[in-house]
Amino acid sequence: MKGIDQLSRELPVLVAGPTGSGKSALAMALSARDGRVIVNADALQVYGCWRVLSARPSAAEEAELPHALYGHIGRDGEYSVGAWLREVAGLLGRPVVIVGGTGLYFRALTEGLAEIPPVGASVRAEADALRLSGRIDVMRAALDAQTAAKTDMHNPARVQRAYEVLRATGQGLAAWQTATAAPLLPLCDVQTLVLQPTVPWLDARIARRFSVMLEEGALDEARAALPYWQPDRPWARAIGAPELIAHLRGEVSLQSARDAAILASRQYAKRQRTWFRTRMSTWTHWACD
RNA sequence: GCCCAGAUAGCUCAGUCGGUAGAGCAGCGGAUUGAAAAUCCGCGUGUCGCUGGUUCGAUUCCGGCUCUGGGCA
Repeated sequence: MKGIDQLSRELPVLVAGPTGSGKSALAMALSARDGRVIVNADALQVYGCWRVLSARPSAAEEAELPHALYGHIGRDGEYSVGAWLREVAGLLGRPVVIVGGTGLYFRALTEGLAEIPPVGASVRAEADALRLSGRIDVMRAALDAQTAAKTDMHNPARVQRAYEVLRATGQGLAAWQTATAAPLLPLCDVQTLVLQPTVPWLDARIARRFSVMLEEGALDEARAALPYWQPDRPWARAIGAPELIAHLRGEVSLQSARDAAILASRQYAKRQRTWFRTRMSTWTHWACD
């Protein structure tokens, strides 16, 4: 693997890259070189039901080198950045290469995450009901001034989170965040890397990759998920999943499901690029195609 | 060959009772401290098919031409 010699042999290595950039091949090379555990930093690859569709390492790859936090969460599992961070904390005794595409996870790891008690099911249900009935203004109005000032009030997801924290803990989200503790892996103690393929190269790769996913059984995974399908569940947000489900229900052709999934992947890659460019500007960036 | 309907942003289309035009999608930029492959915000100059005519002024009205659908022969 090109350039691998420039990467630290001692420090934990963090590899970020957009979907389809080939970051897991790099992680495997580092694992083979230094005996590192490959730790997943991708929000969807934690779910067991989408090995093919989420582009998780194959069973053979997982058997060949030590992998962690891949496919270990079931459909009913509750997962979050916080859950991920706690799992990572338990893995840092060994040499690691942490690889993924979820900017928020890397941010929590290297900059810290506020320790906020979990929001219970009843508060979540109440907030869901408010959001789904279009009464986000009720949640907005309930926020403390400090939190309201730093919350994107147009964004239902943000407003709901802030509302839930206040309701569940009696303390505003902003106050919790102000008390954020030191990060698990500050940037000065790690080797960082962002893979940066050109847009045309990545677009072509994404398109080709989805066809390969179909050949490798993505449709079977969707068929298996069909009886449990709930579009609002985190595992159901896998790009391509709603599209393939719609096809299995006879609503769209496979061709248009495929086109829609590829488009959604490209749009996701673009969002990742924005995060990596603006939030990881001090990381080492590699052009890689 | 004739008749009808189209021809406007990358795509699908709206609109201008004549004063050089705007939506959705795509695209681009941005935000993002527990559902993040989520969620949200911002960005619209394009020979208004070509060519004559009328007019102070035409993408808009009239003629011709070209192309694309559909119909009749």
